[in-house]
Amino acid sequence: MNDLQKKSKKHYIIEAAAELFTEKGFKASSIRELAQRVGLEPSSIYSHIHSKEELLITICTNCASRFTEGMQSIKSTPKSSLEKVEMLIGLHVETAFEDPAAIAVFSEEWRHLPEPYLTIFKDAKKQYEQNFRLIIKQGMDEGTIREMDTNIVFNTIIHAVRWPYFSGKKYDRKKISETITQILMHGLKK
Amino acid sequence: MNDLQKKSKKHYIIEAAAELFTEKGFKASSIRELAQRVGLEPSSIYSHIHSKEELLITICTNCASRFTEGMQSIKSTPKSSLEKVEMLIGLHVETAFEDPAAIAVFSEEWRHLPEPYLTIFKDAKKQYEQNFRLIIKQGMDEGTIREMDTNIVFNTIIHAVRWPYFSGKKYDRKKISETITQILMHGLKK
DNA sequence: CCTACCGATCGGTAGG
DNA sequence: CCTACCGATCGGTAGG
Repeated sequence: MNDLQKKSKKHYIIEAAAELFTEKGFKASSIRELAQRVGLEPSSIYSHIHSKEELLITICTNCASRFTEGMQSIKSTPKSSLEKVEMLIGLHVETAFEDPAAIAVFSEEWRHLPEPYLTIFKDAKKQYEQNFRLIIKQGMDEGTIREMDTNIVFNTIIHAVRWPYFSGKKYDRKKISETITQILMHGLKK
Repeated sequence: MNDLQKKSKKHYIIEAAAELFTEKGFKASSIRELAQRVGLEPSSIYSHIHSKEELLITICTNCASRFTEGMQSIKSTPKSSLEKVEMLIGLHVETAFEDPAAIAVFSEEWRHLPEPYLTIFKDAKKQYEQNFRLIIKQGMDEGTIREMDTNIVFNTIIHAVRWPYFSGKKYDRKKISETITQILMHGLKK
């Protein structure tokens, strides 16, 4: 097997792991079951990965990058803060549709990351949240968002947007995105 | 030790379990650590409970009752559907404040319930969701809630409301409740 | 990539 | 409520 095949097989294992972790949670997922799903003996998995935790690290790190990059891009966009909030809502919903299983694991299993990845993850999360809250605050200062506690607003948005990765149906992606945006933007606007 | 003391000790163990499960997740929580937290040897826990799973069953069942009862009460209230939705939002936020750890476990660890409790739980959940969606639909029919996909609206609300059990700070309970309600109700109203 | 295997940890029990 | 212990399962390794 050449490097390309090896890489794609690893990728395949990571995808299967994301699905397994989504279904059962990280701790309740065994390498034995993962092996069975990808058609290998349990020990053979270790020809492709170093540890079960590496799978979680890979999944969480990849997803974190997407959000960090998305935030950077939105931050530097020449738009109003209100529009930026709308773009952030879109970022979460669209990303959830692109890779539902990975985003589910990233959202719900990150606390099982081993150190030092857990600390790095938490720092990135904190950074992201601060950026998000700042944009919300700016919207209030610009007079387009009603005056409310920034942290409460942030938490409400971030959770309202944390579910489309369950509902896999492709056909109503657009409708889901539009409706969530509609509810939240109407809820925030002055 | 008399029955009353035994009951309260069991209650104490359940509370400690709710906190442990909230922190680490059900699968990653060990009876050994729970025992340490309540000041017992691991095996002594079993003088008070039958199994680790029993703890999860108790926590989830208790919380489920609160929501089922809350729903029944709100359903039969002589108010508009819009007001009922507002009451449901309140039910979730207030309940989260009353018993944050239990509600966190109920919300995030129920999938680890053993059968037949898992099936019972899922059925109750389905029932609750149908009632919730019906009230939303009635609000649209009454012309007070904008026409949107009922299921998407439901999911957005239910997730927007699924976080106050983290933020333990008692002093801004009222503000959290009011702000979430404000955002969502503004988001739904025609 | 497989066979064979290991040490650690787990939930739980026996017996007092 | 404790001491002592057990079988099951886990992540992972050795060696080919």
